[in-house]
Amino acid sequence: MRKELAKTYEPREVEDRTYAFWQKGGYFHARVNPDKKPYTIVMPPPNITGQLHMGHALDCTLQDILIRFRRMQGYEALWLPGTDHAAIATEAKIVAAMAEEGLTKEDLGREGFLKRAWEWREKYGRRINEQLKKIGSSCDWERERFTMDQGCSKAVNEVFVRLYEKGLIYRGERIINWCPHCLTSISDAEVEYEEQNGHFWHLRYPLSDGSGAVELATTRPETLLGDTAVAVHPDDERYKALVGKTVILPLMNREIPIVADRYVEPEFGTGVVKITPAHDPNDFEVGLRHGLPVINVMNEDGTMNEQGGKYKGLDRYEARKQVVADLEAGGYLVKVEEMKHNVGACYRCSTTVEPRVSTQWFVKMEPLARPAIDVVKSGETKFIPERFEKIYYHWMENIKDWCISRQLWWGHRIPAYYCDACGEMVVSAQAPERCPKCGGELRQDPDTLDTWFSSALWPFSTLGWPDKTPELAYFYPTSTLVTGYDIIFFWVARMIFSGVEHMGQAPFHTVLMHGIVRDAKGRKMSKSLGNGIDPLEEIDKFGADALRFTLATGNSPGNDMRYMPEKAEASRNFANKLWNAARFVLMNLEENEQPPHLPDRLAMEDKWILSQFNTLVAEVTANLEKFELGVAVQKLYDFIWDVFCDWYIEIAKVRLNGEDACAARAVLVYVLSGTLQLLHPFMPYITEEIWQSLPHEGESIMVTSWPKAREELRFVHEEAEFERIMAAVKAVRNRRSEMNVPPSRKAAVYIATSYQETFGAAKAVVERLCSASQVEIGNAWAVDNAVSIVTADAKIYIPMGELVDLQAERERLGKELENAKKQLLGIENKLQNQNFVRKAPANVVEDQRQKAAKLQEKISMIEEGIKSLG
RNA sequence: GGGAGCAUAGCUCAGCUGGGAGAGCAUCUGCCUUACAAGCAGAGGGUCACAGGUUCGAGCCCUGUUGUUCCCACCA
Repeated sequence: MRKELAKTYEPREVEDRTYAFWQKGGYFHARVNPDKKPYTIVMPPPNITGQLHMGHALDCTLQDILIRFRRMQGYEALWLPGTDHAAIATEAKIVAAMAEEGLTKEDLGREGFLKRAWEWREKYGRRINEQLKKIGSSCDWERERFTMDQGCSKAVNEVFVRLYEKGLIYRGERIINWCPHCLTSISDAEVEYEEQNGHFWHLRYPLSDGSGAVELATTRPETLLGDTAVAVHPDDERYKALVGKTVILPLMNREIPIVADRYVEPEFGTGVVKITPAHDPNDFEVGLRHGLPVINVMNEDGTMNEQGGKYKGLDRYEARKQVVADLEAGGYLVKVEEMKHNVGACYRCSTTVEPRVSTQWFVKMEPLARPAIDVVKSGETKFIPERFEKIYYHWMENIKDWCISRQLWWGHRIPAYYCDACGEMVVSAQAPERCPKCGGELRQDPDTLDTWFSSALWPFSTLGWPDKTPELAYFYPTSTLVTGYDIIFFWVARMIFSGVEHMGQAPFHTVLMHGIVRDAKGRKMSKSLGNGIDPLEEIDKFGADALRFTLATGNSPGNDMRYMPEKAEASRNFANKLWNAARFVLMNLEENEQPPHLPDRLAMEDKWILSQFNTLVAEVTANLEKFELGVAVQKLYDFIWDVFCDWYIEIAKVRLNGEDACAARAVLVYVLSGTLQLLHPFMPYITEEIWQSLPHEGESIMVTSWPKAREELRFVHEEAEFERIMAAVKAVRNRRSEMNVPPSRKAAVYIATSYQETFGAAKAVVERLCSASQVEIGNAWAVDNAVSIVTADAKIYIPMGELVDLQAERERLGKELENAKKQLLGIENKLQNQNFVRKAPANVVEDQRQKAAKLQEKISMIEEGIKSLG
């Protein structure tokens, strides 16, 4: 028994119930099925730091559209969900939460801290899942994963050990980026550079032999405390004689050498550079080349240490002030310049990073990058849009080793074990009992891995790797990765080289990139600005379908978009429009209406809409296959609103009272059902709700098979014929509107046309759509006091009695005549152009000829009309 | 310093492989026409940033210019 639909669509009443229905039906679950082709998407795992934002909503919407589409197309569609432990971000949040209680990490100890972290994970992980469900995500919850679950952790250890044994992971003392706030190393990719106004302090370092001084400049004077040399360019004539001499380091009274190194740009500044190997990456390299000592003057938190002499204990910026003051007092400060320079900041907490020498673990990138470049070059993996491939290549080709160790507790602990007794180091997936060399106690490396180390394995660790599971064999490589361009380096690139290295195949065929969702003013949504819009609030206001529709519409791959509530409102209106169209169809169905079988005898307008729908099927399918989701959804919108509702339903109102109401009903249901199917990936809830109330076969719209374009439903002729009717109707409406004639005021319509059969067949339709009291069709009419309207196929008269202003009518027709002549002239010019006729494709030329003929006809009709006005 | 994107109606944006530009919102006019006023029927509004070029034909391809956003590099 079908139920009545409410007058307006109420998403809140439908959504949760429908989602539960789907889950109960098990439609989201994908299994290894040799009879079907797999289509796989692994969800970019949201961080468990908090809640989903608009960017996630976009990401999920796009993925769900693709998954639902492919599922209906007959693929075994797996959308694998999960969450990311987000090491540094989550740890920072937990530490902050603890601080509110007056607790520190040390108070709790490692174990106590991890206990809290897991509790956090439980709480927020669940919340994120709830949010994903609200959006309508049809992911396979039975396969949900977490980057730190047992399986993923096993994969992490396995990868670490394999890379280590291949020599692709090593431990060493290097200069790395250090965040003095998060108290951990971070990778190059995690540093964000920002231009800041700073100072350029020019200093004088006296020569030890008292023969003078060298002038140099620095933006970070406090690092002077760790200087171990001064460098000049070897070919710099100004300083050649000084190389090999020494200078006295101001404030520290340390004698340091002047070295020659090609790193120095003679043109920049004074051509002399202070060298601080412990606190600058370039200086570190210089130091290596010249065997300079490395003096670390800072603590982990950015305060000066005992090497900093009297500045010990001062924060780096406080120390800077003091150092400058002391330099000035000592006569070492020559001048201070204003300078703009780029300062690196931690991408999580925005604290200015400090380059710092320390012992860390690294992945040797060059051997991994090369094959990862190849899989994109060969087309095994494609980026959409393509331009992101260039960005990818550039990064991969200039890649430096990846610092993967973090001085954090929340994350995968590095599987390296040290023997304090003999100094042995063991790297092993399973913790060894004792030192294999001396039998001594082993101590595991206290550090954890970069959070991206585990996410890099996501496409295969989630499918069971390193075990050879049937899932892995069936679903890997995955089909499409949907993600934002902002994490190409962090994630996409790393997944690619990991997949190639460990699986021998790139992890996905296609990378569909989307942009950032910005606010109405085009600003990035952020906490600090307070301009974030919560997708759940929008769902509450407009419904999940409306939100999804908004995010899918007008969004093209790789481009940012703005979110405006007005857009969601328009989407909500669209949902309601569809809802009401369905109500109309339903109220006209028979009690026991069966799923439609299109009758053999179809009216012109039936064939017209069926043919239009057929084209829609073909185009939407093609667009979805080409990842043109925004284009596809726009076409659906246009068809439903402008074609189905505005025309066919209006036509049906006439037909449903007639003898062939049965055919009209069949067409209504056929087209509506099919359209619902096409729209389902975009608006899953409302389409399901309506589909259930229509005559249907099957349990759920989401497991019906995707409509196919059918050759027998292509009616090119009828489409063209009905276009004539539409043009006439539009012209009449236009005229009536111009004259402010309300629909309630009916008037007769006389149509003179050579397409009498066509117009005759649509007589009742024309009558209704034109608010006509009667419609007469013939070869020619002589109607007094009538407004005349000319289309390409017909000349129409509407007797309007007193409403007709002859003078105005003449003027209007004159204008129209002029217009038509102008158009005709343009086309004729073109047709007289021999180059055009010769070189343009035949169909284009023919098209123009036909247009010219039509215009010719129209012109003579208008002229006739003017004549008849006297 | 290198690279990329964007520049289309008042606003926000579509426009697929080149054949005389579209949508939503906003504005204006007239309508409660029994699916829908979250609606219906109409209207106005665009030298598609600028200058060249290729082509029979350019919003679309090429070159340059301007504006704007972003990414990478990081000469202290």
